[in-house]
Amino acid sequence: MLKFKYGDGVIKKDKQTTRERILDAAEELFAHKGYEGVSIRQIMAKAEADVSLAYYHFKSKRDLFNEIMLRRVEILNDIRLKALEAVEERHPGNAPSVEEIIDAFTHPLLDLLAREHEEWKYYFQLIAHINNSPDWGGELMTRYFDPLVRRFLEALKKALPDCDDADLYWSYHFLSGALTLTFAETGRLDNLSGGAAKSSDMASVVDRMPKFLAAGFERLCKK
Amino acid sequence: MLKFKYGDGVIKKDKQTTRERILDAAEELFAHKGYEGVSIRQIMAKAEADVSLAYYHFKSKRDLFNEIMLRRVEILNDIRLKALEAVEERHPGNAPSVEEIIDAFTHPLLDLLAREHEEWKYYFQLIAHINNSPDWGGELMTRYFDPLVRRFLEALKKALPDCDDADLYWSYHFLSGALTLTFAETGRLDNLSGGAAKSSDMASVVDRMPKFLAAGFERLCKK
DNA sequence: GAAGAATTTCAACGATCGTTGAATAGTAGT
DNA sequence: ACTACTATTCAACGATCGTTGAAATTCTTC
Repeated sequence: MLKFKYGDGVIKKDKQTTRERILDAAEELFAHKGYEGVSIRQIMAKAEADVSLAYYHFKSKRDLFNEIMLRRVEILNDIRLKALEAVEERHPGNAPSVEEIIDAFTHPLLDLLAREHEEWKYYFQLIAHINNSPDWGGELMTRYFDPLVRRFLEALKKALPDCDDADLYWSYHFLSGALTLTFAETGRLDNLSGGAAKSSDMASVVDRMPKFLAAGFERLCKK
Repeated sequence: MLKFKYGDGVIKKDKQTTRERILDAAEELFAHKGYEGVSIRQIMAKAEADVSLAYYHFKSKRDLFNEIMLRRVEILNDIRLKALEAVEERHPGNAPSVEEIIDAFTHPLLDLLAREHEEWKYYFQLIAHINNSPDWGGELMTRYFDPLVRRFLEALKKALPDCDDADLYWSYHFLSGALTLTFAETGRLDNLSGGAAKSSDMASVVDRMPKFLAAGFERLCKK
């Protein structure tokens, strides 16, 4: 029998620490099959390490998952907050345009995904997965991302001072859905468009998304 | 030991067929925990039926899942197609507005979800789940929904004759993400808005969504 | 009410699950 | 060489997994 019969691919042992190999392997597998769809044994086979090492480096399967989420979330919050502050400093006194604010919200993510695709692809797919799960999506997304989202909503409120709260929050909801489906990279768009648009072509969506969404915000908030 | 220790709720045996009770129980559980997160034993406990009956009425777990998808998809395709045809007949000769077309795409779903919430809630959550899954989302969504989507894209192409294909397909992609997150009813919007907007309030989103999305289509397709 | 088909019950299979404890190997400072 | 700590290996636990075959029951039709 094969020593590692579970994974198709394998995380190279090269320079990485065992802990990192486990995180990488688990991140990729969770992104593809979901939390319950992947076993510790599959993860450790892909990471080329013994099963019990998962429980040595992390306390449990659930803790391993949380650690995957935590590993990258601060980087994302940092670059997005800095992008927003840069936009605001560019317009001292008055509010930036809606499109500029949304661009600060989406551009850092899509750009990161474009430039370091292999590194971030699975993490974004995981977020997309969670964002659309009614159950444990709630707590996770709230804790990790809501503070930043509130910061952006304040900026948008200044740019759209006459906007009803309900209109604003629903607009953000639409934004959130569009953004997460985009970096889920499901390939459905490729199939549907017959090649006219590619899910993985972040460079081609990075400008389109804020343009599209800003128009929505502005029309919905128009008195 | 309890006879049915798995499910929290239970599908009443009343008037329904065993087959229907299994489908209902499985639909709800799959929507909450995902395909791999639910066992046949949990499903049959909730349906108050013996485990082996799942394999009598359906060949396998996978087949049960496919049957859940098939059970309601024709109804959805029917009402959406009829809504589009009604809009087109209202504008003989020339094309309907972008907002009217999008409304025909989204309104039937949101209205159905509003009026028969308990009946459709879990099915829509399941679709949201699948739409954001890179793996087996692809084939399923393509087979069941793409023909109708292509029909809508043709209508939109007529309403936006100067639109680049790439712009049109990306716009639809944003629409798809916004729509599926909306009927996922994750509750995240409620939490974020502090009550100003409610995920489950379909009546309040049914007009906002086409308005928001039509603005996006039009600005992105503007020459 | 007998015959035949459809449905339900019961018991079990091999495989895999998350998790653990104890033994072994590797590394650093003294 | 000895110690202390970290990292890894090996073997196993009880529970649950998807699935099945055969017997028992209920339903339908004459």
